[in-house]
Amino acid sequence: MPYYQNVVKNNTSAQGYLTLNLYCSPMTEKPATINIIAKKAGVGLETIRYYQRIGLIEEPEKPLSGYRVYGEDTVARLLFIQRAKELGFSLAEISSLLALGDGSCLETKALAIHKLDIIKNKLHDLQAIASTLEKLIQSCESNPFHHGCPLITAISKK
Amino acid sequence: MPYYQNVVKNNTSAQGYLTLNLYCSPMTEKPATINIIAKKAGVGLETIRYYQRIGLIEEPEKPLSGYRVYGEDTVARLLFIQRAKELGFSLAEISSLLALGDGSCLETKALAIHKLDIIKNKLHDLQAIASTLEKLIQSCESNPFHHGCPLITAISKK
DNA sequence: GTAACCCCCGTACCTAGCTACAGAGTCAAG
DNA sequence: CTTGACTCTGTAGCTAGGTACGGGGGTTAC
Repeated sequence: MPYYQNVVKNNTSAQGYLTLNLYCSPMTEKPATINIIAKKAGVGLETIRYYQRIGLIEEPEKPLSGYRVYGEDTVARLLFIQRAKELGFSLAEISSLLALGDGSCLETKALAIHKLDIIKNKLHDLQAIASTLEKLIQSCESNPFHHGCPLITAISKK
Repeated sequence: MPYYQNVVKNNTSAQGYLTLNLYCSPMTEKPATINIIAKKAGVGLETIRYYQRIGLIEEPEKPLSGYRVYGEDTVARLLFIQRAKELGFSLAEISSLLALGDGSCLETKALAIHKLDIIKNKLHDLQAIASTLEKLIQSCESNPFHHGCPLITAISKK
């Protein structure tokens, strides 16, 4: 018996096979094995195993003699990890960012404020680079033979 | 004979010993050896040598049987590299960013536009994380026992 | 002039973050 | 029930980006 793949469009949740359970459903349309979620998230499956080893993502229970099944939440988490990495966060930092969302607010509020501070600094620097690049591009348009545009000064001063 | 250190305040340029040459002077108050600029830039001197080896920063000419002398521009470049690294750029990417400022605009305009695009994406993601963190902190304030705040959804969707 | 630094060059080593592979087990289509 | 694609576990190897070190020499303070 085949799974009813793609029957429920734009929805990753389905309890049993065809139940429309948009919110809080722990099941996916089709038992998603590691390779399937790896492709969905655009990472290698060895990477997923690595993240499990270091505790960045949870390893689902292994059914006695069978393959592990993953939920959509794992895909979302993997996507988050990729984007956060591109923003210069280490896996350890990403782990603590994710813990902010998982844990009790009371115990992590101070940490969240601290993280926000770091992120605002990054935002500031990125904006400075972006506006310098914009000026650079504009000055190229007005004077295509211009030579030597200072990018460094945009963010190098503390 | 000692160098007139700190005689010229807030100014890193001095041609000869006491000449006030605020702009475009290639000399520093005191011959800045590798260790001095390493400290100024807050990096290890081994790091500077490494950057020289991979061509990220230029190695000054070695005076016959003497120590290399570095300019303030090297410090600025090093600071830029540090900040850009924190923003998730690899050394190769930083190298090409810096080349944008060094090279002819004509030949690098397209590259600049491309980089700007990448940076704007990063900006977007960072802003999403920042605003989610802000909401997280606010909801903690209104309900300190709240549990489980979704950070992932902020940026995980393409 | 000599002890205490500092620089140079080369090479070896280290951590983070994957990536590959071997060997054995599992699943499902035909 | 066989075959081929997939999974599991464990371990080894790889790249980027440094970091440490050792031997040889230069420089400076005393």
